[in-house]
Amino acid sequence: MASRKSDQSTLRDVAKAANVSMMTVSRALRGIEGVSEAKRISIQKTAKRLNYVLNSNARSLVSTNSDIIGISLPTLYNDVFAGVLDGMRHTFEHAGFATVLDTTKYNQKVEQDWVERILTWRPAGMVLTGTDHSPKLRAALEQSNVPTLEIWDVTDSPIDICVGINHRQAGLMAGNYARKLGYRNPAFVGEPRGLDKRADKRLLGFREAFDVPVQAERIRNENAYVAGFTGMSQHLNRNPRPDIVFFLNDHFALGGMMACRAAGLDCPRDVGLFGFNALDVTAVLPVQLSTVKTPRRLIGITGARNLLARIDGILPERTVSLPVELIEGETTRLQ
Amino acid sequence: MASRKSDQSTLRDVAKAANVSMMTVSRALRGIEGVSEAKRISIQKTAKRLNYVLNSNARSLVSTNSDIIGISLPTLYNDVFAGVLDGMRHTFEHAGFATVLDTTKYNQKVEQDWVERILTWRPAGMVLTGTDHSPKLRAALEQSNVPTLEIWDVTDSPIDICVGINHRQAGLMAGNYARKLGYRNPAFVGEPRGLDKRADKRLLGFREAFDVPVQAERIRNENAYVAGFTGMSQHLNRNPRPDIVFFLNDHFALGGMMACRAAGLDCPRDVGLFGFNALDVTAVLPVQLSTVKTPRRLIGITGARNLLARIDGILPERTVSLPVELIEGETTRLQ
DNA sequence: CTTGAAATAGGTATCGATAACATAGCAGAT
DNA sequence: ATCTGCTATGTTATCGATACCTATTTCAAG
Repeated sequence: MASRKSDQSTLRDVAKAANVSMMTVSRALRGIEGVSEAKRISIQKTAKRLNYVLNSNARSLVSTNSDIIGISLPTLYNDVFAGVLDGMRHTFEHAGFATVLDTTKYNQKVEQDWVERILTWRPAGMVLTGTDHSPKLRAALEQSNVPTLEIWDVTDSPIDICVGINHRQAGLMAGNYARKLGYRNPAFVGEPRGLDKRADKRLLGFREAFDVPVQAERIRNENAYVAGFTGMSQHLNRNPRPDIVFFLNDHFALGGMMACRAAGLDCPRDVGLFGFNALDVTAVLPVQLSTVKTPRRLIGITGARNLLARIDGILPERTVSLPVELIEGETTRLQ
Repeated sequence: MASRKSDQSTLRDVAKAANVSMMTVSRALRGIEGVSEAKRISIQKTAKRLNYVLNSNARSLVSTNSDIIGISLPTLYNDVFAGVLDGMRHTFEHAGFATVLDTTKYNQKVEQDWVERILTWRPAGMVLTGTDHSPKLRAALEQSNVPTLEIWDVTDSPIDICVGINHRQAGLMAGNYARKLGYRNPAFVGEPRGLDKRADKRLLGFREAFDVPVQAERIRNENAYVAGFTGMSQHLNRNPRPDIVFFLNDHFALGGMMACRAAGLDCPRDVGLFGFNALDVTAVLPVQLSTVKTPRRLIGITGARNLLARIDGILPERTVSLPVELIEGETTRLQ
């Protein structure tokens, strides 16, 4: 530990070794003009020889901002967010920004604490998932003046800007489709209300499509497949049995599909299933799952671009709502 | 932008407003002793009133280290790493450290660039996945003196410390089990060699168990389920058909299972399947998958603890190899 | 051979917080 | 009454890099 300080060389060390001023070294290494090419090369060599490593803390301190972008997601146990993240990071890294990630487990307090912490690093930007946040968080963020992007969901009054999909509408789309196919006894399987606000909105939309109530089974289980299985099993025990079940997402739907199988029911003959997201696994299922394909990477890329613009002082559209695609699979065909 | 500077208050502002010195404010806010309780409370109020937000850059600069820990994972499209990450973060956050995440997509150059970048932040610690890294990365890390943890795989010569499982042995365990069951025509489905070094090691171990060659299908596909499906289909076209197939992981195995189904083959009657990791989805499959359960969260927690100890100057065991558990499912029962 | 703009280089103050050291005040011991 | 030893607080130097300003040097144009 004691040794660390001594063998970490600084700009000053490089400057001395190269026989120039610190400013010249700084300029040379940053690739800023005002240094002759010969000198720049020689300085770069010296820096490498001394194993010079920039101290970003010092840089950020004096330039009063960093190239860090904080990203907060609810979970990583879901390819959806991996997809969104991929799209964003690709764009951010390309533009020279580093990303700092957090997962909130759908807990507002966790999210708030994390944001407050990141703000001490004076980040260049901030990304949050969804549009429901604690008031304190909103206040802290507005106060800080850090450009903020909300993704996945959309709202008319974002903290700053947002890019996502309209979940209510997506649910409505699924519901309308199901109703038109002739389904009359709809049901839903998801998590307890309030946990995943977006899923709640989808259910809301789904309900709008029907003039009969939509029975909802709400299961709490770390394992989404098991939750789907359990919820579906409950529905199957009911009388009358639902004829179409809308799931929180494809994980749940896959669990539900397996529950049907386990109960000896055929899908879609005995019951229709409808998922959400069009995840990878659906590509190999024996029966193609009806679902809603969400533009995850695109949300990430678009969001990142808009945030970058915002950081550069250009104010992009505050709210961008991207389209989703209905996948008419084989799990929703009334015979 | 210009406004930002003015409305961001500093320690000095708080000190002036509270009529004490900056040091007293610093101590009060950090909860360090040497400040009377009355004064501490009044200072905290003043700080809150002025919306004071600590500048971590300044703190880190003067204390020559940060409370950042960098974590590099290959991908997030795999619950395995989400699990490891969960365990680590839980432990790190608890100890007051913030984590910065990267995904390398199994690319050493990406990993190296990222590490070099993080090092400019003078992180308190570093976590890498696997034990194969570019020589430059190793050099940079050793030079930097930053405590480094390698997870998921183990080696006798870690950069600093490591916590993981022995993949060769896990593969051997699976192979031995299969051979004892009487399987004689083993095969493997995975990615192109070299992409996932741990998977390569597992195959190595699996092969050791047999005195006959193990045919390997290596598929490159973003979608692991599809890759498994494709690879399995290839094997099924071969003559003689393999009687047991070991997959890169459960995602692949699930794809393989579906390929069997699609080909009208029964599992395990016609062919045995063996996965890896015991992921969530296996809990709902109609036929329980034989697989190897890996202690993901435990790796994360143990690794994090050891790294924290290492940061505190205590040198824990350099190499910790955790046990895996063989799951004897229904996909490997010779009739 | 000037002249002056452009290119190149250096000097110094500064970002915001903390470590390290210094001091004031006060209780209890001698 | 003086000293010792706390606790509570203040002072100063410093971390490493960059912004901003100043000082050279270079070289084409007159």
